Amino acid sequence: MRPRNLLRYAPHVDETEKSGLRERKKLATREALSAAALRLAMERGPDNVRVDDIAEAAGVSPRTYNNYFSSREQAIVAAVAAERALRVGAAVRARPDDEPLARAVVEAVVEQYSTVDEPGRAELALITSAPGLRAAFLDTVSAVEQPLAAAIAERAGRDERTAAVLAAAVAAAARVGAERWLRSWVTGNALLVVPGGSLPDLLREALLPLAPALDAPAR
Amino acid sequence: MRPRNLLRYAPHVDETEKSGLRERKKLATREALSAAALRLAMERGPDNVRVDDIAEAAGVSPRTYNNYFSSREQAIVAAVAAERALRVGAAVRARPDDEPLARAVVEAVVEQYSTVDEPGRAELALITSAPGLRAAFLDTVSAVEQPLAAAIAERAGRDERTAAVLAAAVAAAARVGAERWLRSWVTGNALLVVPGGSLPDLLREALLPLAPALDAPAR
DNA sequence: ACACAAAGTTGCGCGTACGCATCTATGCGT
DNA sequence: ACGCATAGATGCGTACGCGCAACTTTGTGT
Repeated sequence: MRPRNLLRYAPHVDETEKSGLRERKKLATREALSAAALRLAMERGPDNVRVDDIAEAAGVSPRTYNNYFSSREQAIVAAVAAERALRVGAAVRARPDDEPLARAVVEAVVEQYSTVDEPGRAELALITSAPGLRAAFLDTVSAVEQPLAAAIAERAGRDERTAAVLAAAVAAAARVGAERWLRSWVTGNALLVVPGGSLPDLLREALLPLAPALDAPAR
Repeated sequence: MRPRNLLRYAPHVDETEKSGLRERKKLATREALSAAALRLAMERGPDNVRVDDIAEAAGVSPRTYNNYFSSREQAIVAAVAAERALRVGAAVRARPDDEPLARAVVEAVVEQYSTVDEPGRAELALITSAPGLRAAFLDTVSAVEQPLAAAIAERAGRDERTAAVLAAAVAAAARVGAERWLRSWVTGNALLVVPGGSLPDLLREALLPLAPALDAPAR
């Protein structure tokens, strides 16, 4: 099945730190690949990029490319989305302990995407214009689920199973927020820049309805 | 991207009713395909079924097969999952108006999956044993999102945007429940039949944490 | 330092996904 | 009943995803 599903990049976010030569090379290869993918997509348009081109630009075999990314879209999006979603767990843990869960989660999620707008407008335009890339970006957002589940479970008062459900709900809501953000892009191509609102604002709005569930007393 | 994503079968559930010859043929072909896919998968095992075999068994060209299903897994799962998920909207509307939203939604969702266990144990075993099929089945569950969003929006006190978020959250939670159910199958292959609980029970449990959000007063 | 185990890379081959151009069946207006 | 507009079916060609089986590089114990 193609949509072949979920993103599973790296087991640990801080792979950079584990300074084995092996790990560093791996990371470098991944970055080279996604960077090449993004650059080529920008130059030629997303549909005129062959997998072989990306591999060649990164100096590896096409087969190796597939060991890192299971689709062209993933490779391209990875350069922009990176492991933002994976850092959410840490962000939640960094919030003050006495803060209500709902607020902690919302802020943690929003935090990850508050710098998305500025750096590369052109790249974003690219992603928003190609349906495949949009889908890939949304999958990226959904990747918050697992780290988030762990972080929520750590906070007192909720068993793991409840935490998993809440994390899934949050991920889904965040996806909806991101969807709306993307939608606002496509329609207003040249006229309105950000008709629907900024990504952080839309994320907040989407997460709001879940607050009662997050802050509900543990049973 | 592979997992290529969401299921978009038919725009309307009651296509059966719109008795144009065209529509009926279309539906028939779809069913012939998914039935053939399921049967062949049962006989030979999921990995020994080629797309060409399915197409031949259904009496259409391989290319036509791809006009209906974008992956082998989808075709196989469709026979079991069918449009269960799509009926959720109607199920919600069928609940008494004065019932709290949380209860209405939970019951509507559970209702759709309460007859899954008995009819074809063998088929379910098939689905549970093949990773690709499991993923496809879970995608099926996620298809509740859109019909559910519409149904929730219709109930008083919630704007469309909130409804969309809640529907997404419910779909995600249902997916988690289904995931747990599947997990319980794989581990206990011959010994325990349903170690983790029945699908309806697991769905209820997974949806429970969202109740506060669903029943929260409209803002 | 050395050799062995573990992890990563590469080429190959099969089956799949899907755009495009063409042909056929259906539905609808007259 | 007739013919045109259109949806659907089919074939073809290209690119992709990924399992498998070598081969190469990095990590580790002695």
